[in-house]
Amino acid sequence: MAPSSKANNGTTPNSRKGKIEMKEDEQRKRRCVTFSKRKLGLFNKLTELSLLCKAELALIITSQNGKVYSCGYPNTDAVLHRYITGGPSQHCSGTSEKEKEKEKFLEKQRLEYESVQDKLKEKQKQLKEMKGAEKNSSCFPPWWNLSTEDMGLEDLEQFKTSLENLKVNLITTLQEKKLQNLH
Amino acid sequence: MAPSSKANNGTTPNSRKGKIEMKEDEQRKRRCVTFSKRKLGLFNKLTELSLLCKAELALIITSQNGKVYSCGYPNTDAVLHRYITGGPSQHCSGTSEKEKEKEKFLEKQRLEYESVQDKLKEKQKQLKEMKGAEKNSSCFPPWWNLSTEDMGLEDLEQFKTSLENLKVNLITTLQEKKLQNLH
DNA sequence: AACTATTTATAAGA
DNA sequence: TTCTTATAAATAGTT
Repeated sequence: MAPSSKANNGTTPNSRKGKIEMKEDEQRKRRCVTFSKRKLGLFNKLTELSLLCKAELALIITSQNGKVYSCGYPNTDAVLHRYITGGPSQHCSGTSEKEKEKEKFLEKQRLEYESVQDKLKEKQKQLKEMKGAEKNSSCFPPWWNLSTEDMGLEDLEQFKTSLENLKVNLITTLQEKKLQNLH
Repeated sequence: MAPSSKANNGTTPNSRKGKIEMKEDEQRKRRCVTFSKRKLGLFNKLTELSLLCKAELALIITSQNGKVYSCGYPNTDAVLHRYITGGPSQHCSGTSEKEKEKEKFLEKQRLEYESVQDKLKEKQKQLKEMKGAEKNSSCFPPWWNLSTEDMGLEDLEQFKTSLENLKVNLITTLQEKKLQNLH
């Protein structure tokens, strides 16, 4: 009698189908999100590896929907060309002016990256040592000498954080350049 | 006068150089290890992504030493060919009998992977619920009903672990097949 | 897009 | 090289 009864009559068989469809639909959607997230993570990892180890690489990836993405250093096509023609020895390089610009930029980024890495490690080491020293001198409680050593420690923490950000920014910058070249 | 004085005279300038060389050497070595580890991690991630999202992909990596590694699903060369000829729509497929065998195997793995994923999620959900229920019924302390529900919980934990192992094994199997095709 | 709980990857050392 | 382990990063689920 209530309006809901009519609705129920109509929806009980349909709602099952609807639920199943919705479930599949949600799964598909979730899968797309997963793909995007992981693809980004993968690109970042590739970028970092190429900077860190001077590795040359090319990745082509096609989504389930047939969209093609690519990521390559120093130059996707050059790496592919070398792979296809089977020459494992020579260094990859692009042919156009634009590509050579990109490679120069890349090399600059690599140097900066290595420099940041080194500084970061150094600072982390310092931090560790300071924290260790703090523990050992526990007869003088940590809050006793706030004005000197702990300031230094805070500074280090902050510097470390800013270095980490810089490192991430380097990767992100490259990534953005890459994303502009999407297919 | 002591023997060390002679040694010191000889080594003070050399030890610096030696230390620097050693440091660089160690860094190079460490870089190689990093490359290997990360490459493996990357291959695993790619493999999982292709299974999880039905993505088709190809990765070429060249180490600093000029060694070339590749990883591709369902078929490295087919993916590359499609990329180069610019056809983004059609599904990749190999041409030889061997490649078709591989693709069949891959599809079987995908189905198994999805099945394991689903079971794993289900079990994790069950586990969570059981643990939650245990907390809520805290008026009857957990150690009170050890013989029934907790046994079930242990079973679930164990089953979950075995599923996780199975999942890893699936990836590893593919990875080994891949490593046999190394350049 | 941002957050967080959790899982996973990684570096360093054995 | 392989294993271990502490630490750092990535990810899924959620908002």
